[in-house]
Amino acid sequence: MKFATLHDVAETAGVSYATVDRVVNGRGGVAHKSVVRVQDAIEKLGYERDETAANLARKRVYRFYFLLPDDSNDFFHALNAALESHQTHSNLLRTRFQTTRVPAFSEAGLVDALDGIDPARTDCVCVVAFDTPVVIAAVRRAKARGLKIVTLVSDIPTTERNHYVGIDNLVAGKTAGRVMGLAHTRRAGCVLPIIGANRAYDHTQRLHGFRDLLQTHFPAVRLLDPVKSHDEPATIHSVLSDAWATHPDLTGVYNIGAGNDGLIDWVSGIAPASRPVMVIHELLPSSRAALADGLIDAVIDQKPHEAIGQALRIMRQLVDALMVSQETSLITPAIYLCENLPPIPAIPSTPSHRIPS
Amino acid sequence: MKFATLHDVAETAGVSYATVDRVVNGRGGVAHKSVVRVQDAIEKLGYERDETAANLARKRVYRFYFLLPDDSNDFFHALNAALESHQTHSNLLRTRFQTTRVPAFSEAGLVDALDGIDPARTDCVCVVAFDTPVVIAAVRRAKARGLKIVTLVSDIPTTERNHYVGIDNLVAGKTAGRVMGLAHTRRAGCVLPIIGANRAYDHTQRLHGFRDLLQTHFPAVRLLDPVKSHDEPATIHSVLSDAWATHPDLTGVYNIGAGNDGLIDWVSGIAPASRPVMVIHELLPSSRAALADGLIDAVIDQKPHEAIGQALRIMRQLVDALMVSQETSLITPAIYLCENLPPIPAIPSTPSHRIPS
DNA sequence: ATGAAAATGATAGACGTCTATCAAAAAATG
DNA sequence: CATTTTTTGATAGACGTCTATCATTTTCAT
Repeated sequence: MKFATLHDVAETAGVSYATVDRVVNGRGGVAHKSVVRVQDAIEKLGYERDETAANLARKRVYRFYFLLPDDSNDFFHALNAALESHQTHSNLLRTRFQTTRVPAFSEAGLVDALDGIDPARTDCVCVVAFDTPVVIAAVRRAKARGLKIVTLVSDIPTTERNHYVGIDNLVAGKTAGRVMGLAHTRRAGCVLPIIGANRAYDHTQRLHGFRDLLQTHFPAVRLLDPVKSHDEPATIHSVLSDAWATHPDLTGVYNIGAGNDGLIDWVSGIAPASRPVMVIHELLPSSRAALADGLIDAVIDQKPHEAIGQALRIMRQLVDALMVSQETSLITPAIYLCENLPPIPAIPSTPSHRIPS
Repeated sequence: MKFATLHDVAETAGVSYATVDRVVNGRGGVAHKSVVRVQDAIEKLGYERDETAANLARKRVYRFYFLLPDDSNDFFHALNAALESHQTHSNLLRTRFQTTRVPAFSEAGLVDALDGIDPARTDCVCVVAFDTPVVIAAVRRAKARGLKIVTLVSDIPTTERNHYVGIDNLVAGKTAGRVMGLAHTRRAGCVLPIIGANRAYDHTQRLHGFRDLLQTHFPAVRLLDPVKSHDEPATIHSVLSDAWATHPDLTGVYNIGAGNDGLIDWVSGIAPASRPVMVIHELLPSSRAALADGLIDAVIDQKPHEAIGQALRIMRQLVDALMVSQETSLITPAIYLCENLPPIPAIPSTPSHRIPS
């Protein structure tokens, strides 16, 4: 009924604890036959190292650095909230966090912050990078200083980071396309994609996926040229008004980027019976409410909370120098309709140490 | 740069370690002022108990008992596989598993197994129960013996168990209805629900949700009377053939229960251009393949892997006698279309203890 | 066989917490 | 004030592992 310990292993292997230790921790200088005997004993007893005791003895501390965009938009806010939720909720043992929030999309801010990370006080960095030469160079410098790099949500070339956690935007676009297509089962239609800006690589990826899917599987759906919104609610609103005026047969709208408040605002002024099918990204308070109110049909979500959880797992593995299986941990985008909304996470007021009365 | 320990707390509180211990472990017999000083010190230092060291010292072992249906159908197989995946993959520290597989839907087997669980060697039981008086009575007996009970996937009345982990089948049905409805945007249709058997409470729940949603939001869709399949592929196949013959205008099929192989088999013989929209439950090898092949449109999944993970979390909390926030951990059903399939979990051959060369 | 090198054993102190015991001090009681 | 009661302090041994040191034994080449 007890678990085998290293002492048990030593005993059944007929060697000393010291030898067992040398074997399991790869310290070398052990005769082959001893190695075999130890391994056999481990096998026989079904021994499993108690990682917590090991970490305790090792005094291992995970020093994580999160470099996130500030709360300037709802999605980044959700990302920050997800991190905080993990920090307070999950058992992050022996883990030190340092978090810096840089202005969203500020190249200079990101680069400065990256350059300021001291490898003597940090093991692993999780960063929402974006794919520009300047940022990539800064990441490379950080990696050269010995820091492990995990990119989150937005990726940079494979060689420059250790791991990527996030969705594949081509897949996300295809998923949106499939949902839109489903809503056009056996009927023709006319669909408008709205894109944030051309320069945003992830947006073009999504657009490609969306287009590709509809053209392949739903040829009866006519795709309008994508219009740019600069992720501005006001722009989106006017873009939609224009499109609605010029295309009275509009049956679908896909907003690839942010600025959904403008979209929601516009929909709420349209007769529900004739409004186009609305597909957008990111489950956030306003989009959630719109979904519940029937103003929107589907939300494609990149599950920020899960992403942070994955990132933490990967970061621990990187610090432990365990082989990390794949180079990317792709998050599968979730499809939310109004019926399968996840519960709103409760705000916990629980201190992590319980003090009984 | 270090974490505060209880010794640090003692020092800054100006009391002995023993007093701190008495406070944080609620041993009583401490003057009020001392309690306050300790709490202040904890606050000031941001002390957090190192749970792993505590568990080490406490020799705490979680003894979990899983009572699952055997692999007689694909879903139960997935459930068993999910458990095994968690056992090998996640860090289940100081956790002892005992797993018994009973023939699916065997009341007697389930009751016998429940009655055979020894509270002296088990802390918490996770069981796929079903809602019949005999089973409920057995669960009650187990609970009376001091065992904590977590029901999985299928629930029984609230008072009889400590916690339920799984989906809300009404929500699942509504989700399916919403997907079906989306595929009937602005067009009429005729939809056939297939139910396993009337006695299965979860199936009737799903049916209600499905019906309710379509009737409320998609009145143009005509709902046929549900037909029974007894979860038999062959029956489903013939049921579909019949329906297709009598209702040439059939535009949708919703299979509430199991037996999807028969359904897939049938669809593959129908012209893709005119086949009804197919919505089914559970992402399993065959349904996944069918989704990828375009034979099926949507799968509503109850995420067995996540459910097991949740169950483990809850079970640990129950044993720790921590307050468990809610009495149920509802899993939100996932919607899978062919584009957003999650990666197939890799089969790991990794031993949990690494032995460096 | 001799000395050097390689392999092994024995052991002790840490890591942060729990549990238990005994003695000492402080407070409350009459 | 003496006596009980309550509250504190000091400390030691565990939990399973890591790390380090030193002494001993075995093996190997010469």
